[in-house]
Formats: sequence, C-alpha cells, structure tokens
Amino acid sequence: MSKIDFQKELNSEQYRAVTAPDGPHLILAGAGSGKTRTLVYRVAYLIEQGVKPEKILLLTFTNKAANEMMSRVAELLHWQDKNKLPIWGGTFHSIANRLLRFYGAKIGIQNNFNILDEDDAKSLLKNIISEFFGHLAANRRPNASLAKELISFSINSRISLAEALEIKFSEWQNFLELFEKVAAEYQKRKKLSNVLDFDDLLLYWKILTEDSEMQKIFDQKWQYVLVDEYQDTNTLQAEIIFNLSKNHQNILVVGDDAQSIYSFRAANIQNILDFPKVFPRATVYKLETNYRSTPEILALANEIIALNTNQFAKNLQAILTSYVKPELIALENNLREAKWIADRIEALIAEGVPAIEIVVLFRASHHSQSLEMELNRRGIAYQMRGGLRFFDRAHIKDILAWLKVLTNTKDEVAWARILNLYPGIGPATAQKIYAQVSGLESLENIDQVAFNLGSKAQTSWQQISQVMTSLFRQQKANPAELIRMLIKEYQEYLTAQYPDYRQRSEDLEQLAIFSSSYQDLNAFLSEITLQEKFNADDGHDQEAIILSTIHQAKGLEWQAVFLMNLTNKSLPHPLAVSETEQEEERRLFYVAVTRAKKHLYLTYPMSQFSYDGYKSLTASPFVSQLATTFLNYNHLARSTMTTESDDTEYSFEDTAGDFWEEDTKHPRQKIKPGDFLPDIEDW
DNA sequence: ACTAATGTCCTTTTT
DNA sequence: GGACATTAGT
Repeated sequence: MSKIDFQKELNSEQYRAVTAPDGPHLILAGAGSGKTRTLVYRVAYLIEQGVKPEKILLLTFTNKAANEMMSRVAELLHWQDKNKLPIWGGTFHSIANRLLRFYGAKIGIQNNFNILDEDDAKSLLKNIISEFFGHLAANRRPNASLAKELISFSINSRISLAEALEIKFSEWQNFLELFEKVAAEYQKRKKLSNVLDFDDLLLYWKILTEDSEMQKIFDQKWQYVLVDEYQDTNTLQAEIIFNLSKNHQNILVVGDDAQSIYSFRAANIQNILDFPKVFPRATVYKLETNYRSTPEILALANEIIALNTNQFAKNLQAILTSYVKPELIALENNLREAKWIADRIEALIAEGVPAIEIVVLFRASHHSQSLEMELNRRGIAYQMRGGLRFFDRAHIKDILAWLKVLTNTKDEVAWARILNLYPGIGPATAQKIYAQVSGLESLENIDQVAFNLGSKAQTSWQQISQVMTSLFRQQKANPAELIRMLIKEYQEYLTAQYPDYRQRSEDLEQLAIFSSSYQDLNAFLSEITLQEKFNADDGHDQEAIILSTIHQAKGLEWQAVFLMNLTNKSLPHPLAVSETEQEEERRLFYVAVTRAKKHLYLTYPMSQFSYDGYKSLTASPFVSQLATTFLNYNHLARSTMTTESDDTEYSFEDTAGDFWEEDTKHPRQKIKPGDFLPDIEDW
C-alpha cells in the first residue's frame, strides 16, 4: 500500500486535525474550507494507522455524502473495490435502520418492521386526531402536520410534550391533554402496525445504547466515530453520539455554526457549541481558509453573516483572486426574472461553463415554477432537487403499499392506502377489512376471508385478495417482478385517475428498474424511504443545469450560482418571525451565497402575479441591509406599466434609490446598460 | 356508506 | 392552485 503524503496534500490547519491523536475532537470548518477533504483524509489516516475500516462509524447528513466520502477514501488508499470499503457510513436514520433490523428484538422490535415516512405518519395521525378532537368542527382541529411536528420536536429535543407545545404551538396549550392522548395512541398504533417512523429509528437506537450488553457490543463494533454537519444534529442524536463514544472517547465532529439551517427538524446549535463541555478533553481545530470562492463572493458572505449576533467569531480568508463582483439584479416581475436567468445561463454555457456547474437556488421548491417553464420553452435541460421526492409521489406509494403489506401484514397505513384505491371501499369499509386481515398470521389464505359488504365493495375485495394471494405466492421473486405484476393491476386506476398517466407509467417503470438491483424486499423498502433523493439520471446528465432548494444545496459547490426570488416575501420566509428564526434564515442566505465559486447572481422580481392577484415586491431585507460595496446593483425596469405583451419597449434605468435604503457611506456603483445584461430587444 | 360537486383555507425547509 | 372539508345525491 502506497503511503499518503499528508503534509503535502493538506494545509497546516487540516493537517493538524487529520493527524490528531485519539480522543475527542471538534473541527470548526468554515464554508469551502476543505471540510470534506479533512474528513476523508482523517478516515484514510486512521486506516493507515492500522484501524480496521469496519471499526469506523461515519455519520453524514445524507447517504450520498457518506458514499462519496467512502469512495474518496477508497481511492486515496488504492482500495481495489470502491464499493466494498467496509466502513459503516450513512445517515443516523439509515444506520439505525440497519442496527434495529439486527438487534431490535432485544427491545421488542420485529425485524420486518416497515418505515413510516412523513406522509404515512400524517395520515395515521389524521385518523387519530379525528377520534380525539371529534368534538371540534373539522376545521377547528389541529391538523396532522402540526401534531406530527409537535411530537417529533418533543422526541428529537428530548423534552416533554408540554414543553414542546409551549415552545412551538403555544396557542394550543389548552389542548395539552388531548395532544398527549393523541401521541400515546399514535405510539400504540405504530406498535400494532409493526412500523417505525423516522423519530422511532433514532429513539430506539438511543434506547439500544442504554442496554448494558449492547453498550459493550457497540464499544467493540466502532472504535472511532466521526460526525459530519454536526451543527445540524439534534439533542437525541447528540445523546446517541455520546453513548457510542463515552467509553473510548474517539469522537470527531465537524461543523460550522454559521451553516445551521435545520432547527425546524429540532437541530440544536447548542450541540456544537457545548461539545467541549460534554467532552472536556476535546481539542478544537479551526479551518478558516476558503478554497472555494472568489474574494468578492466571500466578502459578501462575510458581510451577510456578520449581521447575525448569535455565533462563533470567525475569520474566513480567501486565497483566490478575481475582479468580478457578485451582481444583484432587480427584474420587473417573476417572468422577466426567469427570462433573465435563462439568458444568463445560455451565455455562461456559451462561454464554456459546463451545465452541471450551474445551479439556480431558491427558498421554497415552488419558487422554481416560472423558471422551469422558461427552461422548458428554450429546451435547456435541468435536474430538479428538493420538493417532492420521487418515492413520495402518489402513484409510486400506491405500488409500494402492496409490497409493504407483503413484508408486514399488520401495516395499517399501507392497507388503508391499497383499500381506498378500489371502488366501493371508503374509510369505514377499509377499517372493517383491516381489523380482520391484520390478525392473520400470513397472507396465504387471504382470499378465503369473507366480509359482509356492499356489492361494489365485495367485488373490489375479491380483486384485492386475489392480487394479494398471487403476490404471496411469488414473494420470493425479485422486487422488480413483483412491481411489474402490480403495475398491470394498477394501470386501469392510473389511467382513469390521472391525466398525466403516461408520465406516471414511466415513473413506475423507473421504479421497477431501480428495484431490480435489490433481492431483499425489506432492504429495498427501507432504503428508498431513507434515501434523501432519487433521480433516475442523477449525476449522469452532464448537460443539465441544477435547480435546487437552498437546503438541498448544503455541502455542495458550483462555478455559477443564481439565487432567485430574493424578495421581502420569501427571504426570510414570512413564517419565520422570531429573532432566532430570522437569524436562521440569514444563515440560509449565507449558505446559498457560499456555494458559488466564481459567478454569483442575486435576482428578485419587483412584482408577481399569482392566484391571489398582483403583488408588489421589494428586495429581501437581508439584501437591502447590505452595504452595496460588494455588489453590482442593477435595476431593470419597464419605462411604462402596461399589460403583458412582448412587443412593449423596455428601458434600463438605475432607479435603485426607490428600492434601496439610502446608504451615503457606500455609494452605489453605476453600471452601464449592456455591460452584462442580455439583449433587451430579444425580449 | 361511498362519490362527485362545491366551498374554504393555507401557502417552508426534510431524515 | 391545490388540499381538504362539507354537502347533496346515489
């Protein structure tokens, strides 16, 4: 095995962290400071020091990140087979899933449990809420999302439901007892259904670590624990980490408090701040050299984050040089914003920037709508990240529900989903059927089960039970074969139900293809629920630009970044009202800006048409608070207000003062029309 | 008890 | 513009 020259391949900050001796370590890594590189080299270093790869646990924010890191480590070490580096790597949830399938029996969990995703959890909760809040008119009851958020927050933050209610939804405080009943019933129904939700995966892992016998097993299993994106872990996860490493103390965490953007998922910034208290022997390292962005981009980023009060002091330095400032462009409305971005994208591609190196970022997934239309119109290929996951789409879930029942006969949510697809069966009938079939030991003779049903429902049930029986007989087949069988059954419903059934049919075929790499149905089902994203052509399509939510862009970088729809109505999000929430929104802005290597464009529309009428917009306060020193400001407006028509004439004018908080200390730079703007005639 | 038609409310980020 | 509740009809 050839040795790695750590000293040569790392800077001194990174080198110290990578070659640190055993013991607890905290690495505070600024944006673009080679955080991933440091982690990768640390793992390689440990292995070179003789640590067996299977003794290393690498917890990352996405499974993709873990896979990428592991293959980079394999490459560094000249490992023959990239896929076989036997490090334990993945998200907290996916590792928990693997453990609980194996050790769950110790704490009463059957190894064929199904995983409830967010949607499934909500539909179960919805039923429970209508039972306990039945005395309230339906539109006065708390909705399922609220209840789910409440319960999740209390579990992940390790606080009581009462405290969680006070913090998150104080307006519901009078209903505490009802919420407690709902939470208890939810727990009970999950148990009866033999399902775990995302929170349960963590919670039961935590409970496993408290078992003294398991404690020994875990201490043996992993001698080194590494955690990436530590600023976005929650209290429950921090406790798991603590239990896993309190005996050997070989815990290394990496993070950046300035990039903490998941508090809505109970991420607790205090975890990273308190790490040295929890592990008193901890050494702290700081990575403060930014290798990613031009000094202009970094200056802007530093200026943005400096406006937050609650943070570690940082001094992020650039090493690259450049003379190009990021640009801020105001467009008349969202359609023109989309056109401007599309023009600029075409120009960048013409200049030789690879499409895959271009990203458009936005706060909420639906913000991309007008841009998507424009890109489609021009035939510019794009990949969408964020928003609805492939596996969350209704038709995909309909097919998967059958497979879930096949692996776990008791899954209430999956049964309800299947039953409600058929004519004559509504909620009441579905309940009745579930009550019977959930008691069955096996699906083998399910077609013998008879009910007293209406004639439509009767026919439907016969159909369902026949499909179930044939599924059961084929259950050893490859998941792909089962899925193709179900697609045939589902086709009629699909065609009748959805105008875009052709697209959806293709999705289902994609699902079948994807599943063919799995032999084990349980593994297939849990992995797709825990996989952050699935994109059929993810990574293959070099010709496509990327559209992404800011959250999904975390940890990534591109040559050119567009940050669109930076309006007063979208950043900060109007629902983020408290000071801490506002600061998190500003960190989101910071994360977005620091994704850019070379080109950065901030755009916002000054007006928007939508279903609730015409809205006049201004720049995001986060933008207008900035001194303009680091930005080129351009205000592209129409000279006269008229209705939509493409032959209207436009003029460029610098009327920034109308929208800008006057800042006499930092006079704005004048930009000549045409300096970099698209040809207005073409509009 | 189910279904289709009509009315009303909300509108974020995701393992 | 879409999810969800209510209402009226089968």
